[in-house]
Parts: sequence; C-alpha cells; structure tokens
Amino acid sequence: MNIGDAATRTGLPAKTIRYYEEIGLIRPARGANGYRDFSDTDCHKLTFLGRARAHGFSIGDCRALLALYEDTSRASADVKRIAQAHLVTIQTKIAELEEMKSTLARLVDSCAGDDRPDCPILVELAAGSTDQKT
Amino acid sequence: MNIGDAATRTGLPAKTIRYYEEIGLIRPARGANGYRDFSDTDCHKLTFLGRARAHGFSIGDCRALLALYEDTSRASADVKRIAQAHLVTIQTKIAELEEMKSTLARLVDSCAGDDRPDCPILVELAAGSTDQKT
DNA sequence: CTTGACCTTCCCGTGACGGGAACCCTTATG
DNA sequence: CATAAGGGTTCCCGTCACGGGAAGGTCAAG
Repeated sequence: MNIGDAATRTGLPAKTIRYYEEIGLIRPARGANGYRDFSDTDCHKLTFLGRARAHGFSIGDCRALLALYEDTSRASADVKRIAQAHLVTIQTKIAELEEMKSTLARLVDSCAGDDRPDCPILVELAAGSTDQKT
Repeated sequence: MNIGDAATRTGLPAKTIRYYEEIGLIRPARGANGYRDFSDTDCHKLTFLGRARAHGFSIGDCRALLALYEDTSRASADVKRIAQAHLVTIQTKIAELEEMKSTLARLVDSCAGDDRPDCPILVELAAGSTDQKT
C-alpha cells in the first residue's frame, strides 16, 4: 500500500506519516521503486498513533504506548501510569487556562468598549493590580 | 540601565528582552560601548509585555495591545475586541482539554493497573470505540 | 594586572509537523 | 511514441517564543 492509501485509511496526512517514520515510530517496507509499502500492521500502528495524539499524548508518550501496545507481555500498570501522568498534565493546563479565563472575563466585562481611550484592561496590563477590593 | 537591571525590574529574562527588541516590540537606546540602555519607558513597556504574555496573549496580540497602550487617542473598543477574541480562544482550548480529560479519566478508571496485559486504554487507542453502552 | 561579572552577537534546538521546491515513477490518452 | 496528470521521493525552510551555550568585548574591584 502506498503512502496515499495509508493516509486515507488512517486519516493522517502523508507528511505526518513520513515524520513518524523519520523519528522511528514506524518502519514501513520499501518497494523496488523506493516507494514506501505499508502493511496492515503499519496502518494499525498509524491509527493507534493518530488516536493517541488525538488524546493529547506527546510523541514521547506515543512511543512508549506503542511499545506497550506491541508487547503482549506488558503490564497494564505501565499503560495506566502514562495515562495518569498525562491526565495530571491536562488538569494543570486546564487550571492555568481557567485562571486566565476568569481574569480576562472580568477585564472584558469591566471595559466599556466604546470610542473613549479609558480602558481597565490596559490599566491592569500596565500596573498589574489583580486586587479585588482595593 | 543595563539589560540585567531591566531584567530584574521587569522579571523578564535578558534573553526574552533581546528577543523582544529583535522582533521590534521595543527599541532601547545604545551606549557608546554597544550596551543597551533601557529607559523607564522601556521598562514600562517590558512590564506591560510580560503581563500581557502572562495573560496568555500571543506576541501578535501583544504588539497590537502595546500599540494601543501607547496611543492615547485609542478606542477602548479596540482593546476589548482583542481581549474578547483571546477569551474565546482560551475557552475553546479549555473545552478541548476538558474533552480529553473526561475521556482519559474514564479510561484510567477502567484500567486495572496491575501486572496483567489486558488494558482498556490500549484497546481504545487501537480500535477507537468511544461507545458508551455497546 | 587580573579576576569575575557583566555585556554583545551568532547559531542551534525545542514539538510536531506544514509548505513548497526539485525531481522520479506510473498510467492513461492522442 | 510523446506527453500530461497524478502519484511518489528527498531536502530545506518556517512555525512560536524563546533557552542554551560559544566566542569575544567591557567594566569595576582588589
């Protein structure tokens, strides 16, 4: 199977597939003409990678997960550990974004948004008072 | 004021300050020895930039916000527009992360996490069934 | 005079690809 | 048979917002 067909089947761009080969995530065979030749197994791995990435796992995590996926004598604890760590990362990011969101929402609310220059958003960015009552 | 002092005052790394000059956000003067010479105004701008970045604004947004900050005949509506758009971006990211979080939490919960190979996390990544009841 | 703490520019690396150039291979059609 | 279209290939640069580190100039103190 050529890269175009593999791309269609897995939903990944051909560029991404080539990149995954470059960094050693997959090792598709090569035809006599130099074209990559993807097996069903290759496609399964690509699908796996695509879904892992869609769940937000880094390439490093994907590499580890793929290794566990291929290791039938794995311990599910190893998989769970990776997923849990990733979950913590995501929760941390959410907390950061929620913090930004509430601050921004407050600022946006407090700004008249008219043609006058007075703007509490600029005031906060300049001075840096996150005070609530002062 | 040298870059080290400016860095201390603004809380920004010297590297970042040089970068901001390189991309034209600030234009500090130069001494006879070639050293950058930061005025109070430069420091104000740097503080502004640091706080805008801390609120998650992109460099492009920061450039626009800084221009508005310096333009005393600005309309607060222009500032508000940028902040609102950024707020939407943040909310979108939060929604994506929340989606990942709930999926991951469900998967982590369903994984025994012992020394056996059976792992619903790997099953989902391989197959892609997000089904609830099937 | 030397030491050490600054400062300067320059270049490479990050993560995970995307865009595009320059070129090769295969197949269909006039 | 020539050619054009639509694959494929490698290679290199750009993204975003810096960080690390090298090689070298400058300055204040002892």
